[in-house]
Amino acid sequence: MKNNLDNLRHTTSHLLAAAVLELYPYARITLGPPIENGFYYDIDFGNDKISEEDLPKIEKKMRQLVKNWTSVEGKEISIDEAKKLFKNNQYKLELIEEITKKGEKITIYKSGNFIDLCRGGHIKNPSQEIKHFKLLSIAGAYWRGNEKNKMLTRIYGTVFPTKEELDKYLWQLEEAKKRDHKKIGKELKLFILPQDVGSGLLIWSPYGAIIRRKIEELIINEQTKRGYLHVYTPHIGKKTLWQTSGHWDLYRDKMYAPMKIDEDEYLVKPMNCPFHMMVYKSELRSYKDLPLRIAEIATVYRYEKAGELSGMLRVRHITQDDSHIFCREDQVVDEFLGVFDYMIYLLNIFGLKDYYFRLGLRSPKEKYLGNDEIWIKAEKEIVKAIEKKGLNYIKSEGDAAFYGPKLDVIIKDAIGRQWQCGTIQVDFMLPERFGLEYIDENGKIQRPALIHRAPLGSLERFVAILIEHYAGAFPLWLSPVQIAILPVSEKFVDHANKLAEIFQKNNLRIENNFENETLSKKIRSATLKKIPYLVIIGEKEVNGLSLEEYEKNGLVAIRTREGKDLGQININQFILNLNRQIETFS
RNA sequence: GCCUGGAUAGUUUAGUGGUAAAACAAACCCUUGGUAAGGGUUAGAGUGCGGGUUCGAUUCCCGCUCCAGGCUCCA
Repeated sequence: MKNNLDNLRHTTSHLLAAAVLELYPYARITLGPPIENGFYYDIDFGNDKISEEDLPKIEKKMRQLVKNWTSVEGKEISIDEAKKLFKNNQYKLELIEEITKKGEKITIYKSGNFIDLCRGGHIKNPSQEIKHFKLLSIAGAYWRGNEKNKMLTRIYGTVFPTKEELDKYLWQLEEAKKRDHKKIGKELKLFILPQDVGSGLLIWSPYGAIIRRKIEELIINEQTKRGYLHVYTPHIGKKTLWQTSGHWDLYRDKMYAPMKIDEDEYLVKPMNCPFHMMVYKSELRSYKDLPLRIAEIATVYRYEKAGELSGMLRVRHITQDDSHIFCREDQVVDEFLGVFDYMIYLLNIFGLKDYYFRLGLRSPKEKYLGNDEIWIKAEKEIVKAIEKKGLNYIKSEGDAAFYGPKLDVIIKDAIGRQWQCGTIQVDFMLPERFGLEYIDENGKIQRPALIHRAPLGSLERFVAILIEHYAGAFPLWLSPVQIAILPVSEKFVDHANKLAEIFQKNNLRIENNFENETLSKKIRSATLKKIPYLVIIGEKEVNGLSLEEYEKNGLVAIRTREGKDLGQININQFILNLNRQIETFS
């Protein structure tokens, strides 16, 4: 089934290329594969500029051409024939060279008057099958994805067997845009990215800051239960720290330029590791101290490429839920699994389901640091743990860091883009570079192993994912405002104020809406702000009670942001219910 | 960084080579209303920044800044 869809998309990409060649005879077509939600074709238009305004024209040509595409015929040809056929297209010639080198056969596929170098995988009768397609967007793409190569024009499109499926997909795209964290972030006043501050630098607005603080509290509480020790470290430090760690040599182009202070060069910290190494080194460590788990919610600064910045998902300051676990080699596996369990625990709290793990394994060819036995055991135990929980994962051979295996969590955003969030990395290198030691039970000096881990990754990215995941309707414990108090008329303002006082005494976050507006309007406004509970107070609730009497035994009428009328309930009972809900993160 | 597109009141948008229009939000007034928009009044931008063309530019041109999507899916 999936193959049929891929074939349909693949053939449609040929049709796109054919239409482009009709309209722009001098264009050079390159590659056009099917992809997850459609297809694309990369084309060199020479000096012609193509924009989205040209898409309808190309689409129209495609509809014309497809009428004569009654078949897709493939055949094998010789290298010489191929070179002759594509003599004007240096990209195809390059591909022919590559195919020849690999010793594979060269095949071409023909429909109507269009012939393309192609490995195959097509539908039988395009004129019948290609009906419901749409060109979606234009983008730049480097030839072979390498920025040293020429920038080609990529045209994205999609195609489905039926109109219903196409319409549904386009509708989903529209729906996804409504969940965009940039849009919701602005509407709900969660964060800002002021131009005056600088590219990729965001400010958490008061409401966004509440969400972040609640997550930070969760992290600190949970980590404390799990034996982590929390520290605070500076935002800048001597450059030599990162020279020692090796980061300077590898990632200096991602670091903010050094600044000279007195006689030394300092960096804005791009990672916390060296500071936590200092904590370890500040005392003589015994095997009894291990594992030592040093943790910090800390912001690091990285100079990401300007074109890659994207709202809150990719910024230039990253607040990590970071920790470095120093342990004996024989504790590595248990510690790794402990972190893994904690990571799953957190993801479950947020109800995230659409994620998978990417396990970076060693490739047999490369050389790695550390003890082989530990490596292999760690890899095996992790796979066992993931499979036991029935979670999705991919093994990615050769993707291990040279200093140890790693496990990343990949989560999708509203429009299906994948983002790396949490990570666990085993490291046999830094302890050596920083000369970390401990005294074992025999009084001998030993080197500890190290695990770097950030279960959520960065709070900026994670909260962006959450905004899209909840579409702004955060669960009660995270909601910036938990209760909107809506008096039916100004006559009930005193009682509404009393209510506000009661809720605040109980640590509930409220908004007291005394606007001179109708109740309906206030309900609408609170609902749009995605406030979980709307508390309505009027004659029926006040019922002639004095403020004191009302506090003791009053009623409130509750409506949810989903529009459900929950009727009247005693104030104290309501607070009890809310607290129960908050405790269970629901 | 590179490709394409974009930047107009707090927000979302309209618009024109002759010094900007609307909705929502805001403030005030009337209304005192029971589960998704009651009515009215007022204020609010000189059109991202810099330069050029022009009698005149928000509109055309150039540069810059910032934003969005893309630059991994292999003939």
